[in-house]
Amino acid sequence: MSWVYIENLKKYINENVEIKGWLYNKRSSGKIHFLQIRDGTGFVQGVLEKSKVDEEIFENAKRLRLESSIIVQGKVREDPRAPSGVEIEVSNLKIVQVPIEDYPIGKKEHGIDFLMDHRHLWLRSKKQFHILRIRHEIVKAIREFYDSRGFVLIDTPIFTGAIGESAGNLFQVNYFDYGKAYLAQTGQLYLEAACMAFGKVYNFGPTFRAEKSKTRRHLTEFWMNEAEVAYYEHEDNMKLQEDLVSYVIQKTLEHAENHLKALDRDISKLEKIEPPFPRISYDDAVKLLQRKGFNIKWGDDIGGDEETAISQEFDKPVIVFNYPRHIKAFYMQPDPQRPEVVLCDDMLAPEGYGEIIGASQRIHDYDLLVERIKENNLPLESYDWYLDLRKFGSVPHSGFGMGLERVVAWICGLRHIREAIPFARTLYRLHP
RNA sequence: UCCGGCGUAGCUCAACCGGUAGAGCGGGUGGCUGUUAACCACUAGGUUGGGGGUUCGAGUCCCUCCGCCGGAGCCA
Repeated sequence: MSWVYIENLKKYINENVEIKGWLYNKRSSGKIHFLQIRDGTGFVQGVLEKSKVDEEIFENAKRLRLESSIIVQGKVREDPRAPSGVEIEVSNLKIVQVPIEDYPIGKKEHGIDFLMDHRHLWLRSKKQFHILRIRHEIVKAIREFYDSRGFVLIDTPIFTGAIGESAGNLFQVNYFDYGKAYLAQTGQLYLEAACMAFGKVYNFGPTFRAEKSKTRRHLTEFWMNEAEVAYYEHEDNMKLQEDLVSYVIQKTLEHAENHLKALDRDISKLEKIEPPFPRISYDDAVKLLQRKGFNIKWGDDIGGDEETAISQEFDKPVIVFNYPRHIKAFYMQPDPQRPEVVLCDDMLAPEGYGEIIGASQRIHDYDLLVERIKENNLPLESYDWYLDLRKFGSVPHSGFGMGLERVVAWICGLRHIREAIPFARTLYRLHP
């Protein structure tokens, strides 16, 4: 009898198969047991009838507790009463292990603190199954997008010296006798180096921010995809972002629609996501917010509530571009027509999910970059190799970073980003 | 770091103006051949987060500490 995964059961109608999995719930009456089985690929009900199996097997099923690991054998049967359309007529049941304690996660609702404390077990539940499968498809789509366009994957380091946008929110670690190292909060500067070697490059990996943020949009460790392209200017950059996000949505719909439906996600809202995306300048965004009653003036940064208000005007992600120079990072290229603004953009996801991409064209002129570093009171010597890039064949180039968990939360329709990553690291949570 | 909220059975929550602690789920026992968070009956289960105070009396009011949640700032 062959071992079959639940996701493939429909190919084995009326055949005898073996399923290796776990019991996630059980309902029974005196002469029939309904075993709810999962195996990591899906969920199926096994029906065990007293009149059709050995007495011993039926009695063994009574001993099963939630999350018992079991191997069942039986015939695959189409049944309109089953949510997935098939169930297993169990003929044999092997118990691998009966849990030695009661399974802590019950069928009724739990509080978030309890669930996060049991994240290692919570992963087994249905909602998490669907979310993390969707995350997997999103990651695949991101990689496919770049690979199909001739980008080269350049993995940027996680241990770095003190280089990045600002030092205040870096995690420090001891690095042998060299002193302190810092966990990367961006790989951008390294990608800028790499794009001068490979033209089109991207990275994808964990990023660390020691910001004491306590919101539904923040993690201290999150996955970020960054891209950097030599000879790309602001407009090319925005186009690339639209194409990426649209591709990811379309591929996720293609490969994970069943999981999205299982989460009750409104698919129609995702189906609309295709280029071009609405674009609004920072200037117009401020005017829009003023009309909506926000107390904001030109030069102020756009906060979380304001972002939500802007994104509510559109049913696609909206690109807000050309922010004032003084509220953005030192390396951003000034607008040649208006030096008080820089050639940058943020992409805000719809439905209040906030910023998913931060992007800019980078300064390629050596003297201008030195001036900006000094202006921001940053140590010139830390940027020695970064400045080198402007000495040798410097060209205009642009790039961006996309936060994976925010994209996952948006696509899945999650209220909080912590469920968009297998083991979330937040301000007060390092365990499990 | 700041502002707000919460902490009662293993879990999710009740408990009026301060008056002697209650339900569902889960556990145990029994019943039930189509259940979909199955159902029905019985049953066990509590130092009300820790410490201090007010009071004849505190889950309830006050102080303090701890833990977590939400938001702000900052960002993806």
